[in-house]
Amino acid sequence: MTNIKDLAKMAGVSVTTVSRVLNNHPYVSEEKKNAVLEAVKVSNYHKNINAVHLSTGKTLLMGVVLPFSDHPYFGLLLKGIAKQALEYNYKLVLFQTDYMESRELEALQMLQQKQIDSLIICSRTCDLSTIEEHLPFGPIVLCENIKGNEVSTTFVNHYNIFVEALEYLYRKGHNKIGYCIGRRSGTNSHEREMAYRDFVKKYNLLYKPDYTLDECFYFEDGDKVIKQIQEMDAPPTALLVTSDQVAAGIVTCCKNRLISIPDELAIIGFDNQPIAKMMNITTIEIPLEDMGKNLFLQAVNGDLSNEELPAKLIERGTV
Amino acid sequence: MTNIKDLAKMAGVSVTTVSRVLNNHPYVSEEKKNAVLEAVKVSNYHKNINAVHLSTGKTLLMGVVLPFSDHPYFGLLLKGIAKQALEYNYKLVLFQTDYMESRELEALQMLQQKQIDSLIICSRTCDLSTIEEHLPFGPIVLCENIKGNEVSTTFVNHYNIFVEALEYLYRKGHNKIGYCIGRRSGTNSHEREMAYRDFVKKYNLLYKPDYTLDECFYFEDGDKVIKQIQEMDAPPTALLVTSDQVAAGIVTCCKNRLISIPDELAIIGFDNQPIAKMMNITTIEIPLEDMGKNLFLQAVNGDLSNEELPAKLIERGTV
DNA sequence: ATTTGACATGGAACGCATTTCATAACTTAC
DNA sequence: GTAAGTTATGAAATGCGTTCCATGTCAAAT
Repeated sequence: MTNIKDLAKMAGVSVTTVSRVLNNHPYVSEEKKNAVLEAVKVSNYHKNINAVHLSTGKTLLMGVVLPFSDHPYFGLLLKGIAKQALEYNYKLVLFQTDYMESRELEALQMLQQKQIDSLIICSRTCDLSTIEEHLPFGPIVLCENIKGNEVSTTFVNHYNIFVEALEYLYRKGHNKIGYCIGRRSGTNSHEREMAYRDFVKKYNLLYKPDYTLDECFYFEDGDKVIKQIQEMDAPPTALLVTSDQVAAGIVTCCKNRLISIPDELAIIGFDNQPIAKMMNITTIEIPLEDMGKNLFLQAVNGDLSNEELPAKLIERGTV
Repeated sequence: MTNIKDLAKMAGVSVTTVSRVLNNHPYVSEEKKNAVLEAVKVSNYHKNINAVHLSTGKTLLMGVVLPFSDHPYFGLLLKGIAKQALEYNYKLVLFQTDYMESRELEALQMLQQKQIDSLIICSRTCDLSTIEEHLPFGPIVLCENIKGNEVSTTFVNHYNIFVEALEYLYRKGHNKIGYCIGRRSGTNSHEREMAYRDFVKKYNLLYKPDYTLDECFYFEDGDKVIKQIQEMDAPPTALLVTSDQVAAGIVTCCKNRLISIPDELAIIGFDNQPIAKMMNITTIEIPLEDMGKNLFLQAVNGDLSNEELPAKLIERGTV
């Protein structure tokens, strides 16, 4: 393999000059520049990027930690990140964790070892303190409502949104409202639980633990949800479903079972994904792509900020 | 930042010995080993992985080229790849191309520059010759039916599967059969077109160009398909839909419009994704995860092979 | 005529871990 | 008792590009 030294020899210049040509630095005569470019061509030279990385201490790689890459929520987030990455000439290294802490640690370790310049954590299992420990090694940004002065974050206010959605359902006459989430742990789920409890207290409703349905991630989990609520003595008349995918699954399942929506069961989805529009599902729009973009920008720039993006209710036919 | 030289000084040994300890090489006395480990601990040392990369010429990074990361087809493929990657301690660098050749070239260039050890191309736009040009720089594997002696491939035989599905529909009484694909170019689409043309010829049917519906990728494209076939003079009575997502969208759309399935329109999906099971859609099972695994193995090992995996028809309620 | 700044070029240090080679002590084998 | 192998250790070379610093030329400014 040709290296920069060989090029220098071939072109009859110093390695410094070669480097200058290769990186478009000024102060190189046309003559020598051409000689170098000619040498590059005839030798089919390509930089050993690892040497560049070692030398510069940067890799133009950004890590992205997410539990599932085949989920539309993260798919959209990733899309936003990827768009910005393209513009900044960054590449993404994906860490699909399945919510396993060990995988998250791998990502943090790569940051420590300088294999990635910065890290976006879309959803985490590990402690916040673990993340903070790794901050000296490079920017880490999170996608959750934390306003510390340590880590950068981009998020929507799930507490407020949840309250808004619950109030909306209440105004529509519902007082038995359930909600579906992914996993129980995680900042978002806690926010939602708080919102739900506060809502229940405010209107003096009965708090029913089984109105909280967890492990709802995919379209096909809709089936499970319907089964579960049908087994209840007093099933909810409305569901807040924190993913349009699952909401779509629920709606489909209801159609199959001839459960009338919204009369027998009202549904509010989350994200405003294409499927929600197509199936005319009332949903909370979450600007996932924008969030992705913002996360990326925070990560490249490395400046500390906590940014809240707006979400809004989109009224359609399932409430 | 501490480096290996500092460690050596701290532990009172040579850098070689430090390296040996760090990489679990034999021939180091317990005593010195402990001294080194102690030094690692007190200095919170972490390898500069870029130096390792430069030195070893390997990065334990594998590139994965795919058009969309938010599509279940590629999601499942990626899942299989990721599983194996984990086992082999490889990380994945994702190249989401949106079918843009320039993005594919970026991936090839990273291979050339040694930033990735090998490359899996799940779907491509660029010429085969372009890929072959880059083979000297590292293993490249493809996910399409090519049996050259240059590039490794893992694939299903889309020609055979398509014929099988068409024959199945024919036996069920259909002779006006349409099919939905993603893009028109690409090896898979060509295979399918060949199969379709051969089928039409075999049974002396009329070849109708508008029975081929392209640009069908997502659930929401189902709407478009139904609109298109309803505008035809003699709409097909059966559709082969090369993605369960789209098939699910079509089925949903038909339910909304009270088009009876399979009586008025029969549907065969592809992939056998969870959504197909849930919606009881007849489909062709494609072992996407296994394909992903296989692709990874071919890429790490770098040995040349062309492997066909089996697909099979799963009879459900949409035919 | 002299100082100053722009332009051009190269030597050498730097980033850091791996690995080959050389050396030496100590066993085991015949 | 000597050859052969095992264990232990370190110096130095290797992988390769970037960049600081020094040096030199030439034109413009004073």
